[in-house]
Amino acid sequence: MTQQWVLHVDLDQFIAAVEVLRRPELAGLPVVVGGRGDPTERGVVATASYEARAFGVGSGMPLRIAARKCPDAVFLPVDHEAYNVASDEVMATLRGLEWGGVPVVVQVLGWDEAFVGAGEGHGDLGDPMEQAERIRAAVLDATALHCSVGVGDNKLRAKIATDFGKPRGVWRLTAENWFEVMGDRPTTALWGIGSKTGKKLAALGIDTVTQLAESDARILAAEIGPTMGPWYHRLGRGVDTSAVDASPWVPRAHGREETYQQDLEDWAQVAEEVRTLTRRVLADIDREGRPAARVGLKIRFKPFFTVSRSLTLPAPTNDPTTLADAAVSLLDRVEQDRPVRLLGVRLEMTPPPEGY
DNA sequence: TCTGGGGTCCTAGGACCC
DNA sequence: TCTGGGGTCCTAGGACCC
Repeated sequence: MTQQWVLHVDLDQFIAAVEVLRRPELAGLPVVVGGRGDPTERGVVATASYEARAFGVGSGMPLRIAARKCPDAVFLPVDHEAYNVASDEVMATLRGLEWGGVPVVVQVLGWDEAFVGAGEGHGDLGDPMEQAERIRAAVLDATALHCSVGVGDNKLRAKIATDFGKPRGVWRLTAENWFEVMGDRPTTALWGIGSKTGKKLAALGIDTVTQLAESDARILAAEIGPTMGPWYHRLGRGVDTSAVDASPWVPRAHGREETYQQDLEDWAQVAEEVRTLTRRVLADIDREGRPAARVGLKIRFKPFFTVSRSLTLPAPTNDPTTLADAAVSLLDRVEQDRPVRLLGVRLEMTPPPEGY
């Protein structure tokens, strides 16, 4: 059987790069994109250019902290539409590629990421590192955007490999060099293990990828769960049997969240904001053409504390009044004794019809 | 002057039914 | 004196990712 290869393509500092493309005078400057582009407001960094990262600015950081670390940075608002357009160009470029003489299979992961696999009935694939370089050249040629490519013998290894290739590079991670590269790294270096699970594993005496791989899967299942335990054990060994799947993504839910510049103290106003957010989510739901089956509410209080409430509707609907009333009714299940800092409304949609 | 906004998936526990 | 057992649905919350 021929070796199966998976490539993972990840655009370098995608959002910042798109902004620099349309404002060439920003090239080489520290650029921070986030919120409404005003670093005195509540909001966080979506992407920082490499020049800004050198000052310690990173994704997820509050804009105010970023401004403190890099006062001379250029702060820009998030422009979803521009990133959608650029992303579509990148993905179209990838879909137009061939590998082994047949069109590739592309699985989009987000604005700036995709897996690329060999198509059905492919011939001789040749060197995957050369294919990775062809991808980098094709994306740069079509969009003027740089990317990095991970080469792996499965999706998990390809995905992890990409970070080692950044920026503007290619890296290969397979069963052969898995433990050499990953073995001594912390479990949180794995895709799917964050800080909480890392701590849970550490409490079981598992700190490194090798230790996770050599752990007892039955103990993990008993301690962490029948699904997640064995899955983490597979992560430790770099095992992933899932296929690159090009089928179109069908959203399960849509939501809107808003962080208020001033905390909301008046609960009549909170109810009004819930109605406004519900209307905004409905615009997305209507585009999907499927009714909502569940309604959820997320509230972040000040100080930092989050509650969520949800309900299943008696019958799926996309009637604006019914959905807004349902969302507001969830407020009755919340203790209304503190100021609200963030509100979120989420509508879960009915499953797509068979054969979608 | 802390901590976005869009999602996905999993789990635990209670209600309810047969 | 002893309170089954299996299954599904619902809700709240946790964890993770980009």
